[in-house]
Amino acid sequence: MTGEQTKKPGRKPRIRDAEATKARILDAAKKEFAKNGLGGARVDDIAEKAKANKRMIYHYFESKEGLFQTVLEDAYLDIRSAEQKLHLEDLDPKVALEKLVRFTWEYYLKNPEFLTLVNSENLHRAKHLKKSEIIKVSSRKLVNMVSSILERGVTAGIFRDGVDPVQLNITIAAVGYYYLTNRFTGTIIYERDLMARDALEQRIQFNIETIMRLVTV
Amino acid sequence: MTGEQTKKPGRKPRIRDAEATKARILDAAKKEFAKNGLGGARVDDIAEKAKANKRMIYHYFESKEGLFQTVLEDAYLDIRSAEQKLHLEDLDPKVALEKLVRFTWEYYLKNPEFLTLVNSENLHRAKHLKKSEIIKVSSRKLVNMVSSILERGVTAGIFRDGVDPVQLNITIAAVGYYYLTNRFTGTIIYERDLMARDALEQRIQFNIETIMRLVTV
DNA sequence: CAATTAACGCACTAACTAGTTACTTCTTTA
DNA sequence: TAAAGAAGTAACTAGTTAGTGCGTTAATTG
Repeated sequence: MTGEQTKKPGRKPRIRDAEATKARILDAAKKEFAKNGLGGARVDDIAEKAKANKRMIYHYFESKEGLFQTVLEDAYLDIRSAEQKLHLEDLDPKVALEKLVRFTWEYYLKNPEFLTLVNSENLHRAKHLKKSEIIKVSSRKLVNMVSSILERGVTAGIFRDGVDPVQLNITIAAVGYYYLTNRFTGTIIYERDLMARDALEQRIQFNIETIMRLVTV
Repeated sequence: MTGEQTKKPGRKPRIRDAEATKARILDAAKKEFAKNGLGGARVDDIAEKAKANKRMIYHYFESKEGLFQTVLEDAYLDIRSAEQKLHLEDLDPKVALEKLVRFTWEYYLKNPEFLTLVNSENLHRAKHLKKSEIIKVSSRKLVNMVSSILERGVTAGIFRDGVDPVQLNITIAAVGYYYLTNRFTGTIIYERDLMARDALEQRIQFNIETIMRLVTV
């Protein structure tokens, strides 16, 4: 009987595509890690969702943690690259700052996995991000961008002097991040549907107000 | 041989104390859940750290999730009770608000488990907190407190009108919470030790400035 | 087209994990 | 002080889980 049925019948001849498989795994992993955290995520589930064999995960990413690290790096690179595409350096300082606040909010809103991935990484004391050099480089660009907006605003006489760009950056992230990452407990604590259409609209307006008042003379 | 050695020798006669055992379990669980999240926490580890038998956990708390729920409730009740003890209603509105901002910051700083527990609960879409009625009641008091500070400030002509107390509350939490819960990734992203003594001092000052500018006329 | 390489898949394992069974030991109270 | 009840323990189970060994099949290249 050996060698008789080389091609098992009734199974489609698989098309081989390493890049596509890798991409499917990464996509499934992102969702699974975001939903359950690093510890709660199941490698078998990721493989199934990716329509890939579990063996492939270990082939491409070495380990569950290796996979997590790649997912996390990709997530950071994505937001950093989207920020760069805003071209804030070409805009009026006030307009640029408001645009950044709005962008940050909308990015978190559209990519809630980013929030949970970052939370998960902090639970693990950033051990995966520590290894990544490219993340530092791209983050530096963001701080420089905010720094330059602030400087131009000061020169134009509309922003006050002495605002630390890093603190400002952190605060821009904070006012959106906290609201959205804690939307489930928040909805209970504040007895208000934080994700309702008008609640979201009210929040982004409030955040813009917060940041503008912070930097204005 | 039966009944011959009723008391096994060489073992201390255990002192029985249900409340103390329960408390030790809760304390160990809080640390374990905070460190590893609900999914990553190990019931065996909690039992060991609590110097209790695992069976006791199931005796007192029914399940791992039951234990988590109690830990979480206790954590919320603790911060809400500490807030009430500030007696902000007796203070000048500006002083009261600054005191609340400072308190919130210091509470997070001294109780980092609170942050991870809340993060973990949000990963699970607040399914445990949902069941708790007492949390809603105590949260309402906090919102009312901030609400009353705002009102008194408006009457005194020092705060502007129309600031939503819930949004303000969220923002007070946000500016501290985000910084501290993301201190590990933050230290990498911003290439600065966010937990250094002067960095912490700088941050709380920045946060006070942010909140004050937000409410001031 | 043969040989090599790379993608893919099956079935397994060793360690772990939440929860339980069946018991012993201490404390309280009628 | 006997009996009941509550606190505490050890050993176990049934199901998971990350990770692998090894064989198969498709694509590539000399």
